[in-house]
Amino acid sequence: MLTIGKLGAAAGVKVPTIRYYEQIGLLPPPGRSTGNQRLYPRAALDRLTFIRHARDLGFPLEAIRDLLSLSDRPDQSCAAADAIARTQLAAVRARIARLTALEAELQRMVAQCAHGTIASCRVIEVLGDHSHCADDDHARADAAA
Amino acid sequence: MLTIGKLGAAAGVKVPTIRYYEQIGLLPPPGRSTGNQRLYPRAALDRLTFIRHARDLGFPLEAIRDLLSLSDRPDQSCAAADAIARTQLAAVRARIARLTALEAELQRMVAQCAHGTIASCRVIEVLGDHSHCADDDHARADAAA
DNA sequence: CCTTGAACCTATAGGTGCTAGAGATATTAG
DNA sequence: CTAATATCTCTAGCACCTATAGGTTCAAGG
Repeated sequence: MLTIGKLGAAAGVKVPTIRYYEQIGLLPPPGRSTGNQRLYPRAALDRLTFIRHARDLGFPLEAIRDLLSLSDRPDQSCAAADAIARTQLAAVRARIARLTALEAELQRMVAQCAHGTIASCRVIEVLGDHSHCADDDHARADAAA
Repeated sequence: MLTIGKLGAAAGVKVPTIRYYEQIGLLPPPGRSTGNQRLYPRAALDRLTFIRHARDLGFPLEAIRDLLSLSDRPDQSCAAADAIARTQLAAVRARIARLTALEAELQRMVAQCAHGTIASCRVIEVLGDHSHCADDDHARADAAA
């Protein structure tokens, strides 16, 4: 049995985060010691490691919830899990594309800075002028989680 | 003079967002009509456009606050504005690098999916196993805003 | 056995950057 | 004048935690 601190250290997740996951139902409430402290079985480490890894890959908690419920029923088709992963892959690619465009514009901004005064500052100027933007509407800066 | 709706439409910013910016001090409180509705001068459009563009570029509101205060004092060196832009550029590049690594791992996950059952699903399996990860510690999935 | 200090407990509030809703008032078009 | 639209304030909610306060329990050393 693991205390919450050991579990967190083993999985690389902070203690309050574990309690948060329990609160939102991502982790089942574990048993308690006589002194009311959480005691986790080994299996909890697997589950938490799974969650942490998926978070590292950028999966939102709702997707992780789905993946966990899938993995609890191992006889079914993995098509759903595959779809979730593909959705995430598409989201990541969209974010990369958006960020690459931002990178180009930022680079242009700093390249043009002549280190003069604010009155002639390209950085300030470019920010006040949308005319260089490829796509003006929509597409807020990488709003996705 | 512009109503809040016209201002928002002109700058591409939603009305509640404008009120939010006023609330947090990014926009000065404008004058009011006799019926207590906000009335903005032309200059407010420039300022809001500046904010919106900077947000599109991924600048956090705090950085925008700094940039605005810089542009309010046009006699000073633009070194500070340049530094903010450079910091932002570095952050964007770091995020791109991180996301590109995620993309590779996700791609590997879905490529290996044999469309069988959950029991043999690579997606589920990979998520439960950190051994494929290049860098296990720290580096949460692109936590930056 | 007792003390000290770390780790644990609950509960609440804060952070970012908005967005949505309720319920009331103002303006504008027909 | 009326009806539709836009505005007002206020509050709460979203994701995903993180931090703080004030208290209890546990493990080790003397």
